[in-house]
Amino acid sequence: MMTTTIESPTAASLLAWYDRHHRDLPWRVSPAMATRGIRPDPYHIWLSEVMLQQTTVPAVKAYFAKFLERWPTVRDLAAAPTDDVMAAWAGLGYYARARNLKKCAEAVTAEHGGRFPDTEDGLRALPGIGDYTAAAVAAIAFERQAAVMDANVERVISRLYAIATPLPAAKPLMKQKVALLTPADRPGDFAQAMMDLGATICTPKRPACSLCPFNNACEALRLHDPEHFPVKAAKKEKPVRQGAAFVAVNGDGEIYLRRRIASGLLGGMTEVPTTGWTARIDGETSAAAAPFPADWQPAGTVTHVFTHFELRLSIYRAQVASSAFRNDGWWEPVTNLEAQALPTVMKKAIAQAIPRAFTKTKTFEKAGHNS
DNA sequence: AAGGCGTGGCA
DNA sequence: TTGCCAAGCCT
Repeated sequence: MMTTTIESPTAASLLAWYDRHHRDLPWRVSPAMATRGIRPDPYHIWLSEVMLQQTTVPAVKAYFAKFLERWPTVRDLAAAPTDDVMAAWAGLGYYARARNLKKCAEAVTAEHGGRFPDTEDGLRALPGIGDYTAAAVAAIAFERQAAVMDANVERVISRLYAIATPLPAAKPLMKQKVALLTPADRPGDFAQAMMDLGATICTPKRPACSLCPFNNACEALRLHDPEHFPVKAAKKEKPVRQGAAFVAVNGDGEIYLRRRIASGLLGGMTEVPTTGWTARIDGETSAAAAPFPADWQPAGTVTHVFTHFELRLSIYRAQVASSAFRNDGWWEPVTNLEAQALPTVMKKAIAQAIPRAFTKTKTFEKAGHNS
């Protein structure tokens, strides 16, 4: 009878793969450089890790470069106005990260003399640093033998051991497996290797198992069904909410903007006046809900998908006298919108009402119908 | 402890 | 087209 042997996965086999196939990323020190004693800058590692939370590498690269150019050290970031940090973060999403980034930089500067703690526990105590980021920074920046587990690692581990328990219930077991596999030597490279493997080989769909350094040790592959793992709990349906957004332009070419409250959705970011966003189909989407009286004209709709709901915004536009109104916001030159902390949904709304508003950045193609 | 919290790319 | 997914954290 034919037998299939499963070997034990080893850190050595993964590290050998990583030495040949690692990704070159701006915040990274390559294995070859590390051999020559070059160490990564903890500030760079931390900044990249926070940006990479639930965010893809291509999306992060430009922001990482921009932040480093503007704030070369953690002290510089700590001294920056929060509004500047929020504006620089605009478009990257999950804006609580930017608020915590600033708080963390302040804490590192004020309480740690401008140096990041070099232990997992010390890092974990800082704002915006959870289990994953604490382990990642400890391992990558400080060569601590920390078990690093993100969604990539979860996928690799769940396949390696064919773990049938759904996420997130399976996390503790997976973390145990990662800890057992993590070596004392090169724990940072091991962590990055696991994530690179998940990103380039052990992908969600159509994994390239023939190229995988674990293909002689993978239980899911032996079962001929790697895509079956990880098993995840069923997701909920996304509700639809709707509301209206009001784009007012005055005779000086300025647009009326407001600051959102510091917490919650798009907290602390800039917006054009909007109604509340409710699940109701009728109401609150007409010009009657405008923030101030003006000749509000329908300017189409914008659809934007958030993590937990889909938003359909009716856009209204009005041309008003110069600085005709002001109470809770301010008039900003349309030519200066790029410098504002406008989340993508607000850029979409403004672009729908003023098609030329964002000439320097991407266009938002999905303009809604008029009415 | 389950849900709130953005965005863009991809098949 | 539509759903899935991404180096999670906070409350």
